[in-house]
Amino acid sequence: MYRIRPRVPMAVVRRLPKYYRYLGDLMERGVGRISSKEFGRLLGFTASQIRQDLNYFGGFGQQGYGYNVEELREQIGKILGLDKKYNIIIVGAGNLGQAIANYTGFQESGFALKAMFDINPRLIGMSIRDVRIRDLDDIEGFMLEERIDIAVICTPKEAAQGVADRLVKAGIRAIWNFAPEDLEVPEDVVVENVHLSESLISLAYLANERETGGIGEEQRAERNNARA
Amino acid sequence: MYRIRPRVPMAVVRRLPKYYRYLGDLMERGVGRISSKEFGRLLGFTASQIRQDLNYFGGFGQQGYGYNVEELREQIGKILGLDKKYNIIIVGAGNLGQAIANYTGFQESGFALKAMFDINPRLIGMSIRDVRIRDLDDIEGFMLEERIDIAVICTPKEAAQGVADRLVKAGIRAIWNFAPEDLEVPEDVVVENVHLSESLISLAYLANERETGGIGEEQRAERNNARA
DNA sequence: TAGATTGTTAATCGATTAACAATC
DNA sequence: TAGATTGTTAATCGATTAACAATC
Repeated sequence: MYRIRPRVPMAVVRRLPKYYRYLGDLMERGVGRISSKEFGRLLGFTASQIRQDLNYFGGFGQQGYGYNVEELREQIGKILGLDKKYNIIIVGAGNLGQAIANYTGFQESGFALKAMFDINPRLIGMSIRDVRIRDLDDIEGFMLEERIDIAVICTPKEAAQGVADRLVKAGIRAIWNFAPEDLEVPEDVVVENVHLSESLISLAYLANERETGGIGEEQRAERNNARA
Repeated sequence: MYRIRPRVPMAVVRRLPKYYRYLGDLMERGVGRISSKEFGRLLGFTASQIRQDLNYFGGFGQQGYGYNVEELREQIGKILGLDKKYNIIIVGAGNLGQAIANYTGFQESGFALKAMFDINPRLIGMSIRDVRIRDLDDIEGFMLEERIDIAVICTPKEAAQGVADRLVKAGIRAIWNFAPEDLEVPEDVVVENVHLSESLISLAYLANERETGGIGEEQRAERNNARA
């Protein structure tokens, strides 16, 4: 009764979609069952970690047998909410917004694009895969008519927070943010950031680190001595 | 001499670009100096964490004063390798590849797009922002002529590993991968994955968790009892 | 100088890995 | 049954936070 709810660690949440994807691959390859050991080898995780992760949600395996691939996939799908349908809109119909709109993979996973919004008159009225680009000013009205679960922000940095504010006011609960800006939203609204330039910059760093051996003990010692 | 090189934790590497971005914002706003406490409030981190992170690379602050914004930004830029120029190519000139090619933010940070590659004859020969889309079969020749630091993979899932293999053979050291596939590469090649659908699925999960209160103790207990 | 704030060590917290009894 | 593999508890590892002497 008074036990504390075991919040699922973010690290686990991040791994679940990967489990789901690999289980899909296994199914396609006709693999019917898999042990945590094999699955771990495939994913590059320890068997322990996989069992531990799954254990947050319950026991899906069978001693001496392992996991039924199809069943585990379905269960993880349910946990992730992939048994539901999501209506999404894209705000900002520039290159990135259009690229996301054109990506059909999401639709297949249950994410249905309902509309796009922009302020550019040259874009408004166009359609991408039968989805109309509308005037941003119509967004509040649109959201009254349609239940929208997720809004994707693909605007320039400067416009992002303003758009977020309007979305929040219109009742959005989840934002997928591609603008290089950290959005301020009420705590009951979830924001998932895709900060592409931060990702690219990390990559550059890691590539340099690999090449130069990183800031090794020598350089570090030198730097520290310089201060001493 | 025999001390072990203090590898910079990945968590720190991920935060550095954010520091860099915020310091840029502060500069634009004309802020000359900042304490770890203020900076932490801005970023949503603890002051301790910021000081600890910076300490992996040396001491950039001054007791009683804090950090000089411009100087710290420059130092972090250097650590990240943003004082260097990077030549990049994009493989896969579909919607996503084109969107990335059109994004000018990278160019400004020192990432210069040198070429794009595709197998689609309708795309080959086109140009995006003066960068030609070439036949994928010319990629090896091209990489002999130009020093390419980073390759961006925007192909469909099925083509990604094959492209990665060719890039590796041609001497690439860093891959920015947008295909929903985990690439196998030699360990001296760095891969940064941007798995968009995993990101979207996590968002859906988090939104559901927020709404339903997640898998709470009640459901969990029930599930466990069901097995008992 | 006195106050502020760093750099850095120690304490805490959380996540990963190991171990193993339970059991299919 | 014997072997395999789970679910789960305990041990380890790493990352974050707290504390504080050093010092600008």
